[in-house]
Order: sequence, then C-alpha cells, then structure tokens
Amino acid sequence: MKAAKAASTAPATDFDMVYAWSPSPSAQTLSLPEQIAERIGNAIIQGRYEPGARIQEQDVADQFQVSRGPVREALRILERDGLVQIHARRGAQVTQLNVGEVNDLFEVRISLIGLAARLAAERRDPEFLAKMRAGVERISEIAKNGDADAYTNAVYRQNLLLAEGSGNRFLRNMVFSLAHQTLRYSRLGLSTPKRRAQSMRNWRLLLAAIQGNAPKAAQEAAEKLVRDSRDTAVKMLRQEKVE
Amino acid sequence: MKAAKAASTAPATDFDMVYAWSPSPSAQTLSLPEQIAERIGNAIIQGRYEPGARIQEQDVADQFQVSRGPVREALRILERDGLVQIHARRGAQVTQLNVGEVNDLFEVRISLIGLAARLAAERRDPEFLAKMRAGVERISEIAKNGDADAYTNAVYRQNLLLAEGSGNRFLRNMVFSLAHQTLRYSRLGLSTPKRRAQSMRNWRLLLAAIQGNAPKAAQEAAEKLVRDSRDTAVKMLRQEKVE
DNA sequence: TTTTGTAATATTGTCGACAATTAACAGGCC
DNA sequence: GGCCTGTTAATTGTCGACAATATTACAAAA
Repeated sequence: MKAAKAASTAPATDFDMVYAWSPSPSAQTLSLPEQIAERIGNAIIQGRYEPGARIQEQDVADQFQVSRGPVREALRILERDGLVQIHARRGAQVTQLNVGEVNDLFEVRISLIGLAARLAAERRDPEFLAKMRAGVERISEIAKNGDADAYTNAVYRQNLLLAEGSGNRFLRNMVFSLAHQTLRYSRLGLSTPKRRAQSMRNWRLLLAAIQGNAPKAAQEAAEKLVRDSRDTAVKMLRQEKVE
Repeated sequence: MKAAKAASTAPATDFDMVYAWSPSPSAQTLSLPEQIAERIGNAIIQGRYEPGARIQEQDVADQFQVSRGPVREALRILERDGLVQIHARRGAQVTQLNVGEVNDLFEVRISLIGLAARLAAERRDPEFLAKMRAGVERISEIAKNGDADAYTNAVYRQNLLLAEGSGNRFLRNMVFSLAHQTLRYSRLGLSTPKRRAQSMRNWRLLLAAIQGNAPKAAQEAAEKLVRDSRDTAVKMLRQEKVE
C-alpha cells in the first residue's frame, strides 16, 4: 500500500474505516498485512464482496501494489476473524454460511453478549455508562427517523461498545469477531420499522438494567436483544430459501 | 518438514500429537504451515516452551528444514489460537498472561462450556453420550489411581469432547482455543488429590444432568466445573505472586 | 558506577522467481 | 452423446535474497 490511493478493482467509493476493527489496541500504526486485512475486511462486512466470492492473491497484490507475501498474511488474519475461508491449494473465498451456521453463530453471540453485559453492569465504568447512554439516545433517534442501514450501523457499534465495557480483552475480541461475522444477517433482521422499534426498546431495557445496578437483568436483556435479532434473521433466511 | 526427524532445538522427546488439535475437521492432510503450527502449538500447551519465550522465524525454519515463509504463516495460526503474540517488527513470543488475564480467559470459558453443555444435553447424540460415559469412567479411574498430569489430560480431552457434542462448529472452535490457552493453568488447579476428587464429582453431576435430559442443570454443572478450576488456579497464581 | 550515544549485529519485512498443484479444456473412446 | 484422459493454463506454495528495522554491545562522558 505504497500509495494511499490504491482502490482500483474494488468499488470506487473509499468509505472504508466506517467500522471499528480488529484486536488493535487502539490507533497504533498497523503493519502492512493488517492494513490490507482491514481494508478487505471492511469491504466484506459492508457487503461489497459477495459471500462465496473467491479472493485471489495476485488480484489483491496488484490492487494494493504489493507482493503476494503480505496479502497472504492478510488473508490469514481475515480467516482468523471468520471473514474468509482458506482451503489448502484452493485459495481464499469470502465466508458463506447456510442458515444453520448463521443460527449457530448467533447462538454463541447471544451467550457472549450476555456475559459482556453482565460484566459491564458489574464494572459500571463512568465513561462507559456515558457512552452507553449516548448510544441508546442515538439508536432511539435513528429508530424514529433513520433507515435500516443507519440503524444497523448504530446497533452494531453499540455492540462493540458493550464488549469494550466488559473490561475483558478476550471477550471483547470474540464479540467483535462475532459481530463482524453476523453483521450481514443482523441487517436482514432489522429491515422493518417494527423490528427496529422492538430492538430499540430492548436497548433501553438493557441500559436501565446496567444503570440500575442489576447485572443479572442486564445479561438477560442483552441476550434477548440478540436472540430477537437472530430469530428474525433466521426466519427471513428460511423464507428466502438461502440454504 | 521434509524429514520427519527434525527436532533439534526443541526437546528431543517427540511425543507430539498427544493433544487433539485445531479446527481440523478430523484427520485430513494438513498444509505445511498447519503442520508446523500444530507441532509448535503442542509444544507450547505441553509447557515445553516457557511463557514469554521468543520464537524466531529462522530457528523454526532450520528446525523443520523449510524457509521462513511457511513458518510465518504458522505463527499467524498460533496467534489466532492465542498461543503466541506477534508484535510488528519484534517477532513472536509465547503468550504470557498475568493473573487477571487468566481469570478473564476462564470467565469466557465458563460461559462457553456452559453453552456447550446445554446444547449437548439438548441434542443427546447417542455416540456422544457413549463417549461421555466412557470419559467420565476414565476420569474417575484416574482420580483414584493416577497422577495430576494424567488427570489434567483426561479432563482436557473431556472438555474437547463436550465441545464436539454441542454440534456447533463455532462454539467448538472457541472452546478448543480456550482449552488450549488455559491448559497450563488448569493443570495448576488440579494438582491436589482433593481437587481432583471434587472435579470428578462435578463431571459425574454433569453426566447425570445430560443423561437425565436436563439441559439447564447440565449448563450449571459445566459452569461450576470450570469455575472451580478457575478459582483454584487463580488462587494459586496469586499466592505464587505470578503477577 | 551509571548513563548515553553510536556502531555492529541480528531479526523481521518484502519482493520476484520458480515449483507444485489444481482447474479447465480438448480430444479420443465406449 | 456422454465419459474418461491427457494436455494446457491459472493459481497457490515455497524459496532465497535483499531492504528495513530493532536489539545488542561497546565505548565515552558525567
């Protein structure tokens, strides 16, 4: 990535970095493979790559004007985050999940977001509480006026915030990874205003539980939140026969 | 890994592969980087590498008689599993955790093993039930006659079995990864016969819950199992001032 | 003795080339 | 016509060399 311009094959719009990312401690200088992984990863979770699409090393290398070495490592990083699958001697492709797998992914996410909520409710870090309140405000606002994309985005970020608030680095990384992998499908589950209103109420409940110093209630609220999301997403996938 | 001999720097004993491994579906042909990662990973979780020890690419390359390319990828794989940490331009080192991080790791493990137990209890796959019974038998036997190492090993494998029994691929991989990362410390928590007896009783309880078709009870039993393990391990670490 | 600056060394990062493997395709055979 | 098989093209896998960077050793000064 010698020149910051790059972007030739990928869609022209360079609105990368919309999404937070990776186990990166914060804003430190990322290595070349990490930068590449970040760009491609963002493209994937934003849906600019189709599920199942092959990613060829040389293509990416040309695109970023580097050799295949760093690209190879970038693909390994993306594999770690579940965004691509690498088959030996067959290259990498954007992860493609069937309904059952999406369900499984959400199942784990439900459990871990519950844990994160409980831990966050136990810690009650002032800074976190403030961000949480602001986030729920934003979510409510968008639920009334915004569109599905904006809402999904806001909820996504609130999930990351909650994971941060747990104060558990490992949990944080796992929730981040799961959020990335399921973003595509969460979006599907928030496409109707009705669902967004329901989701918004859940977030308010969760916030109340955290503020009310009720870790157990917070856990349950967070679990319900994701469970509702899953139920809708899976139902829609089944109807669409996206098996 | 042209020659199966290798092993020069690493301790002579080549009792690798004692531990199950990786998201590998089963016994399929592993790629070269995967093979290397597996060998080094086994060495790490068996404690043949000290925490914090640096792993130099050229050393490993010489050891396996390959170039640094595959080694680099192997290290990325190990990073994914949390066994090594890679710092840009500073190379890889065996992950070293302080007490707080060990606690955090177990916290997540408690939650996920609980989920695995619940799912396994809901599925009740006949083959899984049989293996589970056999495993608990084995554990009981070793609790009476065996030593700490044998017991730790048996319990470790039972954890993997439980993860498999959940039928959830993503959960399985996460539990595997967590089991690898915490094996070192679990061993610490099972060093007294008293603790092993307690652990054994927990496993019996879990088995009973699964057989008794009580998912909720299974979840709680599994959580208690790992929680007890964590409590002892963390307590011992604190005493040792391994901060 | 401790600290600090500089040089030497060791190690990681990246590259381009070649080897090995897989996938695509054309031609022959049943 | 469909299926097998050998050839060709495309793609991944591995390697050794060089560049960039970090670590260490050492010496000089405080």
